[in-house]
Amino acid sequence: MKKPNARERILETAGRLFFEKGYSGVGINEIIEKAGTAKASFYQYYPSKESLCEAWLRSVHDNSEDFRTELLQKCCSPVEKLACYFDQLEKFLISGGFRGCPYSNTGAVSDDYCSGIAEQIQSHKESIRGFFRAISALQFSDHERADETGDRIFILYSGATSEAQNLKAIWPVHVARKAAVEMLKN
Amino acid sequence: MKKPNARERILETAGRLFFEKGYSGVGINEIIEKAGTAKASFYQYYPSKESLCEAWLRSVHDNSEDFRTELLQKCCSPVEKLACYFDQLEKFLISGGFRGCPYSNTGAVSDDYCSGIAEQIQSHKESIRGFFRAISALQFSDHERADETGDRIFILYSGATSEAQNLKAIWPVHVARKAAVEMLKN
Amino acid sequence: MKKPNARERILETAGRLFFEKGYSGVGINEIIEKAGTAKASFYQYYPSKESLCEAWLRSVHDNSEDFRTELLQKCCSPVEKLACYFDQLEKFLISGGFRGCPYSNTGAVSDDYCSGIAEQIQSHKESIRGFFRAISALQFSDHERADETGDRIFILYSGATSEAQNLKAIWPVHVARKAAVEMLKN
Amino acid sequence: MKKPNARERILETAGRLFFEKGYSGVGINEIIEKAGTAKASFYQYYPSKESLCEAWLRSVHDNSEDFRTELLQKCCSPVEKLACYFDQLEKFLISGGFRGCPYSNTGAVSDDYCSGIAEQIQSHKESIRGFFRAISALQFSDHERADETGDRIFILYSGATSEAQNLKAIWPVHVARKAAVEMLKN
DNA sequence: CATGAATGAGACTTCATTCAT
DNA sequence: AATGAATGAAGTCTCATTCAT
Repeated sequence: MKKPNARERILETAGRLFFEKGYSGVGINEIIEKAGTAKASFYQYYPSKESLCEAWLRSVHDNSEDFRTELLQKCCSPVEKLACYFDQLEKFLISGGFRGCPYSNTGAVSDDYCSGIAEQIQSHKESIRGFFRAISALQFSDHERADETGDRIFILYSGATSEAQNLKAIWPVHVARKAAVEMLKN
Repeated sequence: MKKPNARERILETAGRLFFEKGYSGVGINEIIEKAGTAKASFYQYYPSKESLCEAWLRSVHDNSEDFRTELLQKCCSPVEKLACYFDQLEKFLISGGFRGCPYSNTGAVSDDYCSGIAEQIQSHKESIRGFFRAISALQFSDHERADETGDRIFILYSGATSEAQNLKAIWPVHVARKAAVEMLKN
Repeated sequence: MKKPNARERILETAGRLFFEKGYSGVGINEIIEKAGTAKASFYQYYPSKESLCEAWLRSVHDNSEDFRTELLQKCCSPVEKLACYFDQLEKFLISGGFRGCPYSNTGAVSDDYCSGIAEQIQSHKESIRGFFRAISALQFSDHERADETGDRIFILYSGATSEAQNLKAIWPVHVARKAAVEMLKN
Repeated sequence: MKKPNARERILETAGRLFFEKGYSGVGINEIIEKAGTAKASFYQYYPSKESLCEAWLRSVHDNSEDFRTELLQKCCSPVEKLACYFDQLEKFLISGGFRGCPYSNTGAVSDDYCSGIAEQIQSHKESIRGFFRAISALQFSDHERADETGDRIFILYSGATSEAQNLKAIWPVHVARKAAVEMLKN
């Protein structure tokens, strides 16, 4: 019984499982079973579980970045951009069962400082930080202030995501959204 | 080779390891080996790995709460209390190698909604949230405003902890601290 | 279903299998199945397959050395000792299906220079060499000659064992025996 | 990147690897990777790993036999022929890192009595044995004595090769050479 | 002639847990 | 109260081989 596109099916399945149960909570066996692949097919495409995780994080990052790039280019005010982002975050958290940030969750488990995973986490987070700074820069001409505000919003965003996960509640996002918008409006 | 307080030694050892490597990254074997206990002794005190984790989280919570209670009773201004808390957070993160919040990290791995672990995470987080609300209440007579500000600071605190872990950097704590203090000062 | 003496059963079973099929031809699964043990029981006693192999080689060496020690102390002439050793070798090879020397066979597969296996192979072989030198020393007062003759007999012994295995025939042992005895007699 | 003679490249690569790491220590994947071939190309030329091993042993045998045939025809005394052979053995073992005899090593792993590999091992060994008998026959007119001496030298040769491998030392070859020459000289 | 994709079986190892003493 | 021995299930990864193109 041969099935094509094993690679893609593996990545999709693993992505879903990693997100739902965390990197350490998912085994290769479960992945290949649910993807309908043979074990050796898995290792043909991904030399290790870790490398699969990296591929997953990369794809998550790409989607995330596309969304943010689009949002920045969208014809609307900085405040609207910010609000839109938090609204999207709310939708994401609710639809995903309050599982939080894939990057933070993965980092909580695989803390090998030198691994490609750790690198990806950092660069993704810096990318989000840059996004908030960019929005801020649209609002404030003072560079320092723009950066400071962007960083603050970044922290709010992160805390909201984390605590929505911990408390299985959406209010942290609402609180963060309101505070962030106020910061941007002055 | 005297071995007093096997129970305590297990808890201490497990706590250290859970914190350093995450709940899922530590095995029973490693715990009992480093604690110098027999396996059966372990299961005499803790019926399962999960229950040991709960005991650890409980002890972490108790220490944390003691510190916060003391801080609230301390003879100083609300702003000083807040600053002191963030300073303590900074010390903790740096000395612990930026391993973040034990509760959030554990929650990222064990997402069983019904388990005692999930309950503890939630109640711990609510306890911290209450602490920030309490500080806020010392500053603002308007209850709603006090709660709103407390919640915002709570989100900042959480985001700072999380991103310090992800980025292996202390700046998120500095940013959060400054923002929190401003919020409290108005 | 608990069974006692797992450790011993594992060693015996593995010894038999390693001897029959070679180190690389035997898997943990086969060993534990034929030993009637659980896999985890195996790893409780032997941290790795390699360590089990070392334990096996050690036991083989101990038996071998006991036999040689006895033989040296036995009240008979050097030539008789030598003949007796080759007769024993013949019996061993025939009863074992011409599987040759456990040490040489293992060395043909695991040639990690630094491993404990390699060390054991060398020390075992040196021990045999010492045995032949000791027999020689009983015959020749000239030390140099005794050593040289011992070494030659050692080489004959090794070649006989190896070629009996390769050719599935006993004549190499007969040839070696005759040559060795002549060397010793002068 | 031209890739001529895939078949030959596979054979060369496999030969090198089989020799260095033993038959069981080399996988198809490693072979085709280092040979720069596709997996299916491999199975086009060699229906199985075992058949590749046979091809390798055959080529080794051919080289070996060519050398011995030449040596027999060379214009020099039997003793010189013999010495030359042992000198060649010494060079081979040293340059090859004391990996011993490809045939004996393979036989230590694949003990399927009916396989083509076992047949090749036996015929190769008989061929070497015949070579030493032939040298002996040049020296001794008595057929029986010639055969007996040839067989003894064969055993010495085998033991020297084996123990040089086990002990990672060249002295067994020197000892065997000296003994063999003496035997031939009488 | 050559190949990339897929595979079932099995490799070695560790998991959290329970048993009899 | 404490322990060493045993366990089933699952972990990640590799094996030699075959298929469709």
